[in-house]
Amino acid sequence: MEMKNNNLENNNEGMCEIFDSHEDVVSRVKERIPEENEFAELSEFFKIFGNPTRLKIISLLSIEDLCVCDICEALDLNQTTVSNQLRILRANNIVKYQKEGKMARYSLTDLHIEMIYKVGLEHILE
Amino acid sequence: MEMKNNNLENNNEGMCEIFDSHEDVVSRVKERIPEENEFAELSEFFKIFGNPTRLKIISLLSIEDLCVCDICEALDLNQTTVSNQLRILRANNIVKYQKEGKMARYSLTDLHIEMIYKVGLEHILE
DNA sequence: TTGTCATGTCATGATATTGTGATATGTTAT
DNA sequence: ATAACATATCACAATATCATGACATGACAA
Repeated sequence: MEMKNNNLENNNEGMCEIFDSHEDVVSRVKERIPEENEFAELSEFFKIFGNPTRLKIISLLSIEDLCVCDICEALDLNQTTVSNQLRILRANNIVKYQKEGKMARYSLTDLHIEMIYKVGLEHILE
Repeated sequence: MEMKNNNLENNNEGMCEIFDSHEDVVSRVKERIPEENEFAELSEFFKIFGNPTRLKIISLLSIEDLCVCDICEALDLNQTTVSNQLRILRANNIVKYQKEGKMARYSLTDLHIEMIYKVGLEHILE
């Protein structure tokens, strides 16, 4: 089956000697990581950045606030696609909007979003 | 290709008056966003952060370098799962590793990774 | 009211991703 | 060589995600 950690005590001298003993390392790092549900929430958040259409929208909105029709035009995408992605972005607290007559003017929620986008871009460009 | 803004010219006075005319806004932002292939690459990169298992691994490695078996144990995951996710993380330049005997010691590629992880965590916790 | 425009929601088929069992590779000790 | 161990790869079923067509809503003008 899989490796049962209870018998690690017998043979840990032979394993990963570059580190401390397994139990030490494992228990040390385990108590320093976030809770299960925070990882779930965080992965949902990052998932949003994992789609080129949404990234393009984020990129546009990092330049200036825009209404839906301008986003469609700038990206050459149909309205349904943009509207759906905006709904996802809204639901995940990545963009906010302001109704102005029949228009909706979208903008990024806060600077975290722009920061993450820009650090990511920097990373892939180096 | 060049947008069908031809019929926008007729009626743009009624639209988005809060902004400049549509053509102006659209052409202005269009020339300031990255190329198509960069969005593709960037979304692939961010996709990696969109999975709780991979985030947990990133979280662990932001504390200290670890071998595969310690990651399995700390996260209570089977070895195949961890190994698969490490392969994806490697392929996307998010972790690197060093073979030491039969062990593989993994670490984060650079500070961008830690930065993105931490800004994201900050964002969801506020 | 009727029509038109800007936007939002729902349903769906195509495609991608996930975790995992089975299996393979490579290392070290005996 | 054989065994035990650490890690990697392959294949696949379950699940999730994507773009889009069809339809709904809500604003404004005639």
